[in-house]
Amino acid sequence: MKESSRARAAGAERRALDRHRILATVDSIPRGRVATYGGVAREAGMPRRARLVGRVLSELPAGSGLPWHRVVDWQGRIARRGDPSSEREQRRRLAREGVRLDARGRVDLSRHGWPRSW
DNA sequence: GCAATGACGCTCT
DNA sequence: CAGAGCGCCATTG
Repeated sequence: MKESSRARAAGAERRALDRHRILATVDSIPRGRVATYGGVAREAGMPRRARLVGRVLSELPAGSGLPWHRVVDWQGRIARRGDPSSEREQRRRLAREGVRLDARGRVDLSRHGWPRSW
């Protein structure tokens, strides 16, 4: 019998749940703060899945209302992606809430980082 | 099934 | 302190 179809469906459901938890975590990042991809993954209960967070955000539809711009890489830099205009948009949104990038294009995580490490 | 790829993380030079 | 290198995870061809 087709156990593969059931397994496939279960897998899809699990992925949808993971995606939901990631988005919920991103939505909980306070205004004026930024989280790392790995940090979001960890907060969502799935450590070492930073790349999954990046994938989910890359597939995020426009106008989702989620603060996707508050997610940067572990060094506080805006992650490189296919569309540079998206990177500029992120920088713009962060600036609007008081988060500036230094000369090297990095956010001061010790000041704006979330969640609090100390 | 293996290799390539990507909004990543971390260490070593 | 910037780069290169390697690890990690999931998807795609």
